[in-house]
Amino acid sequence: MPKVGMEPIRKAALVNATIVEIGQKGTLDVTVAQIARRAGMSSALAHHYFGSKEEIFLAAMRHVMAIYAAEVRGGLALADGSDARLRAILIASFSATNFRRDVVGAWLNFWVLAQTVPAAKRLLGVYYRRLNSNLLHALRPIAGAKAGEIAAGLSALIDGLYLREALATGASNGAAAVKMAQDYVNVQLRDVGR
Amino acid sequence: MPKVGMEPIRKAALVNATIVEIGQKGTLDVTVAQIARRAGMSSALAHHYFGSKEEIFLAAMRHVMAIYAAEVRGGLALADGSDARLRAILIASFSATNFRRDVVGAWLNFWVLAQTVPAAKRLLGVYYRRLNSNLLHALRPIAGAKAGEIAAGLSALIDGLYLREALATGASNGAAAVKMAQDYVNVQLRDVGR
DNA sequence: GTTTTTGTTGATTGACGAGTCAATAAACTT
DNA sequence: AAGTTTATTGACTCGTCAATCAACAAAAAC
Repeated sequence: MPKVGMEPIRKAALVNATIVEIGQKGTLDVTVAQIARRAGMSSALAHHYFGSKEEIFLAAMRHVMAIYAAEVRGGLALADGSDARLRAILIASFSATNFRRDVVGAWLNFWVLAQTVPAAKRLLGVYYRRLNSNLLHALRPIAGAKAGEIAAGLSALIDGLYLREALATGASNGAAAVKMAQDYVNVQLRDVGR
Repeated sequence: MPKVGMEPIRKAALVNATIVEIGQKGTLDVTVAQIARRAGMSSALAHHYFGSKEEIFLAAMRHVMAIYAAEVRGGLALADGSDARLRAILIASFSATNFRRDVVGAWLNFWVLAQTVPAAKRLLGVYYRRLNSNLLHALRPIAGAKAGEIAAGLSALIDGLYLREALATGASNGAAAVKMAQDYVNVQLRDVGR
C-alpha cells in the first residue's frame, strides 16, 4: 500500500527513534533493526533512505542540535538586554525538550561518536562555536574583559551539568541546573563589579 | 616458556592496554583481540585471566579510579588547611597522570559504560561520593552553609572540563583547568565573604 | 618420576548484525 | 495501457567477534 511522499516522514521517524533508542539504551550499540522497528518499518527501508547506520546517527545528531539552536534563537528573539539574553540561553539549554533524560543520554553518546567520526566532530564544533558566540555576545557588555573567561567556564559547567543528568537516577530537574549556571554567572559578575 | 607467577603481570598489562586502547580509539568498541595484542598476548589468555570482556573493562575502570584516589590521598596528606586541601584535590584531578588524553578518553567511555552496566555505575557512584565528601570537608570551614552548593557546582565543572579535554584537539593543559576551577571557588568564596 | 598446577595459543564455534538484492505493488507519467 | 518511479520487505551474504576447547609445555608438588 505504498503511499507516495513517505521519505520525509520515514526519515523523521527514524531520527526520532534513533534518539530515543540511543538515549534509552544509553549506548551507540543499537542495531539498525532496533531503530527501524521502533520507527515502524523494516531495517531494509532504513538503509534504503539513509544508506548507512552512520548517516542515521549523524541525522539524529543534527536534529537534536537543530532543535536546540531553534529554541535558543526563539528565546533570544524575545530577550531584552544582556541579562535577559544570558538567561534565555540557559533556559533553552535546560528546557524540557533538550534536558529530557533520553535526549541527554543521546548527547553523551554523540560526544563519544565525535571522538571517532569526523563528521560528528564537525557538527559538535559548530554547536560549541555557536554557544560560545552567543554567550560572548551576552556577556561582553556586562563582563568586559573577563567575558571570554566566564563564557568558557560557563559552557564547561553546562556540559558538566548535562553529564550529571545523564547519570542521575532521580527525576530530571532543569530548573536546578539553570539556577546553578545562573548563580555561576552572577557570582562572577559580582566579582567583576556588576 | 611459561614462567610462573604471570597472573598479576598479565592482568596489569591487560588493564593498561585497555585504557590506552579505549582512550586512543575513543570508543568502547575495541575487541578483546586488540587489547590482548597490545598487551602482548593472545585473546584466549585475556579470557583465561578475566573471564569476560566486561570484567576487563571493569578492572580498567577500577584501576583508573584507584590511581586517581591514591593521588588525591597523597596530596591531601601533605595539605595544611582548607585552602591547601582544596588545591590538592584540584591538582590531583588535573595532574599529568589523570588528565592525559587517553585516560580522559577512557573516562568519557566509562561514563557511557555506566549507563549500561550496573557494576560500572556503582563504581562511578563511589567516585562521586568520595569526591563530594573530600570537597565538602575542605569547603565547610571556609564556605559554611554554602559549602554543599559550591561542591556540587565545582564537581560539575570538573566533569565539564574533563569532557572538553576529551574533545579538544590541541595539547592538553591541566594547569589551565586547575586555574579555572580554582577561580570558580575563589569567586564563590569571595561572595560568601572570604 | 609421575601427577598436578599454571601458562599459553591456534583453531573453532556460534551469534549477531550491517548492508545488499530480488521481488512485489501502488502510484504517477505519457 | 505501458512504462517509470517510489515504497516496501524477506531472505541472504559476508564479516566480525566473544567465548570455548583441545593441546602443548614448563614448573611445582608428591
